Amino acid sequence: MPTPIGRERLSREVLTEHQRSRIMDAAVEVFASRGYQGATVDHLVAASHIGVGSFYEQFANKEECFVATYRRAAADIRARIAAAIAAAEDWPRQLAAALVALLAGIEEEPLAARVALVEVQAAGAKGLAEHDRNLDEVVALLRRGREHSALPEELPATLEIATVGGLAWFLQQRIVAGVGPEATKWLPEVLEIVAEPYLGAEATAEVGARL
Amino acid sequence: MPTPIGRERLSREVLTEHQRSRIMDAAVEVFASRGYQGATVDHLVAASHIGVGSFYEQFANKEECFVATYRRAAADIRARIAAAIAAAEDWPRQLAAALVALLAGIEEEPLAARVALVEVQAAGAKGLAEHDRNLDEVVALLRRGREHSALPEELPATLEIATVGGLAWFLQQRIVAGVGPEATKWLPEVLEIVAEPYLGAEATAEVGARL
Amino acid sequence: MPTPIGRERLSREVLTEHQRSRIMDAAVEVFASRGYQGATVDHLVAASHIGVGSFYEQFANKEECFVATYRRAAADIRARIAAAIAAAEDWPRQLAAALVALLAGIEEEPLAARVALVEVQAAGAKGLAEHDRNLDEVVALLRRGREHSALPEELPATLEIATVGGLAWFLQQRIVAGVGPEATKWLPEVLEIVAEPYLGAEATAEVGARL
Amino acid sequence: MPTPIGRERLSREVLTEHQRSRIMDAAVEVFASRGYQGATVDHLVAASHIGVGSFYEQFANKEECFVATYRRAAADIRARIAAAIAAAEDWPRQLAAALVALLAGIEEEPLAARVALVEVQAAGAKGLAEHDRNLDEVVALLRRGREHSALPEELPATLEIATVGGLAWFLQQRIVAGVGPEATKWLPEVLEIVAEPYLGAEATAEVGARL
DNA sequence: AATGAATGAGTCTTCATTCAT
DNA sequence: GATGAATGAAGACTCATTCAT
Repeated sequence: MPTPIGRERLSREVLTEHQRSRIMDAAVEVFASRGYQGATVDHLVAASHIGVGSFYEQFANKEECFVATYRRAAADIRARIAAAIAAAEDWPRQLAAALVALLAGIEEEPLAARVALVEVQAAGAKGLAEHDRNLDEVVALLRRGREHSALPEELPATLEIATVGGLAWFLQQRIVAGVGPEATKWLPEVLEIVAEPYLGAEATAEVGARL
Repeated sequence: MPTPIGRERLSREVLTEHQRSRIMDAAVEVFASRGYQGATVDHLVAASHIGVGSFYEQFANKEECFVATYRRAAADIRARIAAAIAAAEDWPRQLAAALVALLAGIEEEPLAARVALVEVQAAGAKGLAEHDRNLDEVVALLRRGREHSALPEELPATLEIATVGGLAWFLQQRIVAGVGPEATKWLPEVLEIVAEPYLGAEATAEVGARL
Repeated sequence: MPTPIGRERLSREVLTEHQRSRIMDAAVEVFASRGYQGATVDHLVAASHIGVGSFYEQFANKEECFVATYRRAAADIRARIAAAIAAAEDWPRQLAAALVALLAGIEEEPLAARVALVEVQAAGAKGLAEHDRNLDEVVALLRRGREHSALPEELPATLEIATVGGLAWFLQQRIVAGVGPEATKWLPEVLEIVAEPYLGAEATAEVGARL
Repeated sequence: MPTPIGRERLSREVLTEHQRSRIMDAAVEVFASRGYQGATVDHLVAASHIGVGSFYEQFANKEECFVATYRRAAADIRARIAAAIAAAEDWPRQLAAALVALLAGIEEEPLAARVALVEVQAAGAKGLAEHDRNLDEVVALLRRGREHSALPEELPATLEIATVGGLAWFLQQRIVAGVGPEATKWLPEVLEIVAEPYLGAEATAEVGARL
């Protein structure tokens, strides 16, 4: 029996995690270009430059690989948004910064965006459930802005649900249309969808102009 | 051998159309219960009580069958909504009636609703494109109501996109949760999502109470 | 919907049964030459000159195919023995005739014999259970001969178990050694194993000489 | 670098032998619980708490590991029987003692018994050949008892083959049925199978009673 | 010397589609 | 015109074995 010393074990884990990450890097491309259903484990394996066995070492099957890849893409977007929010002062600016960060993320990582916003729809129950939880998180995030709104009491109770669903649909359509790489240009429309109900047309336009 | 005369040809076409319809009847159940990916041509054939060859006589492949089935389900909902609108006087009532018709349709045909609102997401590019066209139609329909709204100029330009996307997401979640058979109970929330931005909270509540 | 007429349906079933039989014909050779574990579905399919799908149409998997093949081989041997018994007068001659029929069966169908007596040992629980039931049947058959024995009360209670187990082992060894095609030459030894305990050495030798 | 001196080499070999033994300890459990086919090298490696490489250091492959494990289990039984025989006076008592030792061995090491008497059937040609050699040894052992029998000239020439085959089948069935841990209870039946042909019913009963 | 990560050939199985009857 | 038997390409997954560390 070998005596695994601390450093070796650590490096082992790091290597493993690194490989998992490399597979997901490839998976983003494969899932984005072929679609969840069109992608096969062999595609993933070939794109990752690993053996089939190594794939199954990291993921139980294609679905689990997708979910992990989706989760990482979603986490990346979440981190971008969180950073943007942290850097802004008041709620209107936070909202605008978050949306800018979202669109910039789509623009910089259009493939990951496709995985996180489009392919997840076709990727089976587990991915869908995770996605719904994420959108619910956005709903909660948005709802926290009500108190900063001009007329909170006039906002419909389901506003956030409509807003988030609408935003998701809007982004999905654009990404499917293949115009993800120019996502930052969508800012006016996105602001309109998300910010205008809270801030009104005027303030929204003003915020938009500042960016 | 005589060329088929009119009546025979007609009856042939009618029969054919009838069979196509029967297949779609079965397809609704199969796609709704097994999911688009889980459904096989054999499932469809068995549920339709026809031969495999006859299936391929009517549809080029599974996807085309799904699209046709989706299209019919969507047309049914569209017809229900159109009838409801035709029977109502002013726009607020038309809107409310349309939503009631939509929910009633989901309640009466929960399987078709699942096909039209949930499974379509996983059914490949063609179905998705068709679905987007249908939602765009709803966007247009809704937008026509702006002129009847109290404050048209204050509505965000993308309101309808947010509204339709949000409605679709809301319905999808409920149907996936399996509560489609009690869809009419969702009316208050649906009114809130769709009507409140146009009519305001008060008028919306009033309309809801009348139903 | 077609109206299957009697004759067509019959012919369909006959064809299906015929194909099942053809697969088993090939399976006997494949299992006998490669062993149960060494045989793959592809081997079976290739030897049967059918498509993979057709194989799975007839058998759920390799094991079920083996069990069916084993069952048919066992039934063939059983029929041979039954016919031999029916044609003989008294019990000693019935026993001798049965053993001759058994050995002749092995000689004529050495591959089937290998399946039924050797490969079944390695073919998983289902085949083994079926095999044990068959051997128990032989035990019962043999036990019925006690009343015709000269000294029934002196026979050990477990004689038949020892006899059948011993016979099975003897045959297995010979078949593995590849000398199945000259199985009828084993008659003296087999008579000794099976008949002598019942008839004694003298009568057994006499019966053997008559054959 | 000095050539390994005697003591080191010895200790090396001892260590190696010890490890081989540890692997076989684990292999008995793995093969018994999962069956020869169901057991994988990984199962063996995990149960042995060694690395895959070390396994292949000791055994060329799974089959060789099984054969070695089988051989050790068989040797253990052989040793038990030899010891029992050595301690008994005359042949009848030796026979009885040997059978008691056999059953006690099954009871004490039911897993090893399963490997040696059941799994070996499914473990490929090599194991089967080894097994047959062992059974032949038992045949020879038993045959040596003829001279001590009351009526050696009346015993069928193939008696031992029938006896050993029958005993093997009997034990196999019981072990498969999972009642190995109460093996000593089978003594009356086993005596009947093995001893009665030599000693007759009366003397067998007497020997059995003495135990 | 020991480890176990990596490999990829090999297997089973499904299912869309064709075509002879 | 309808049928469904037959096909086989394609995919998921396992596991014995190697070899760099």
